[in-house]
Amino acid sequence: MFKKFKIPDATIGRLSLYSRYLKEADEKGINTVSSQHIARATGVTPAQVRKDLAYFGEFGTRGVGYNSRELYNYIMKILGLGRRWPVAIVGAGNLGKALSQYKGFYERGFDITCIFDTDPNKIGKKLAGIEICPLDSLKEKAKAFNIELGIIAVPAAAAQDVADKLIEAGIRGIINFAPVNINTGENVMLRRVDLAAQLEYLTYYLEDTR
Amino acid sequence: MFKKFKIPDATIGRLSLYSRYLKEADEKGINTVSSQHIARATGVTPAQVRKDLAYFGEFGTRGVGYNSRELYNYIMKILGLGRRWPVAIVGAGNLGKALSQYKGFYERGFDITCIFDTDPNKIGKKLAGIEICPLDSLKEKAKAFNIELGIIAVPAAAAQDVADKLIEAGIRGIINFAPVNINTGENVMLRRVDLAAQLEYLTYYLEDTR
DNA sequence: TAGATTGTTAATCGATTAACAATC
DNA sequence: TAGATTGTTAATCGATTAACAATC
Repeated sequence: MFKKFKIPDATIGRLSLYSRYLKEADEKGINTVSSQHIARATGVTPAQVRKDLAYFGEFGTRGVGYNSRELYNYIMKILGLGRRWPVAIVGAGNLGKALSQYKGFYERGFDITCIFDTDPNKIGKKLAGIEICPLDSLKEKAKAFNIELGIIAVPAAAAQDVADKLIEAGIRGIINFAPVNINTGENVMLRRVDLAAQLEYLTYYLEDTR
Repeated sequence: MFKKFKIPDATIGRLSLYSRYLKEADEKGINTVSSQHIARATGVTPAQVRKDLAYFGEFGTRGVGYNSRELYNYIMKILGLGRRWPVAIVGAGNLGKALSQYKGFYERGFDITCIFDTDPNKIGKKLAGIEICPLDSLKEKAKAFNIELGIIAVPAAAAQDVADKLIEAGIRGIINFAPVNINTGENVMLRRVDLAAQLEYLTYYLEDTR
């Protein structure tokens, strides 16, 4: 599984940023851009841009550059964004609520389709127009809506259990917002996002450097 | 500025995770842990754990291991978390709202002290008990509350402008949630967090690998 | 002392950058 | 053709891992 040849993790993140710039350029009527244009707009080197693209093919014209719209479409396809993806969020607390309402997901092709929780006080209520469902119904809903992506937005102590249930329900990609390492098997893609740790990168450097 | 010697970026993120495990271990009454324990709990190799710690000093006892509470305290100090940090959020939309209520920040020593927006309909209202203030009052409030950290939670188009205002107000560390590259000077630490891109790491791998 | 685990060095691995031939 | 920019290779840089001496 995951047979795509090995490319640097960071390349994916940069492709995402390139694509956003290309969309903007296209909308502004800029048809052709060079690796240098992309690089300046996204804060990387031109060599990096070309190298990132080279993993996937030849998209430009020597001496000329890249067609903005075409390259945008290529990158979206590479990222798997040639279609929309239904997503399940587990945890209807502050973070789950926030993520379910976040427009940035929708804009990139992600539809928050289901929200799950175990708290009887929350079940049945709605978030961003989506009903909060009992965690027990996860498998059933995942099948019904063809959900392959899950977001874990529960406390650290519950994260592994939720992950197990997501996998059991057939989810193949998980983002874990709980500040704890969780285990998924070989066949499930996992990423951890630690919001507090992001601030800690800053405080590490700011501590006594005044 | 930022004179601390160069360590891998990823080391900081791992230290954060180690510290959470150590806190838990200490609370469970586990006084001594080895690099192998830490490694297993956090999903890295024991060599990685020891190397990460070695950047900052010698915290263990050969043949024995590390004292959980002591190492926890050391790491918190290293990360700059020996004190609490006031934080400003700019943007009172869904994401800003979410982040202002997110308990994970408080638990790691961050206090969301001010929220700013330009929308007159939002100004004056409260989020998580904190009044939404006009962006114009940023400098004044930052001074009053000694705020050095800022979170950008506005649309991409407004992000650079907000960054400029944060810097002008004396903020020294910025997290940018807008999906766009922004420029800060030499003296400001910057990190970008792209929530949608996190899902794109998954879709890249899941695309047609069924 | 024997067993265990750290701290550190050297080897390996992987990602970024510089340089340049290919080619529009 | 001259100028520009890509795609790609080789060189550099940096991070991870393996191995082991130090030492409890």
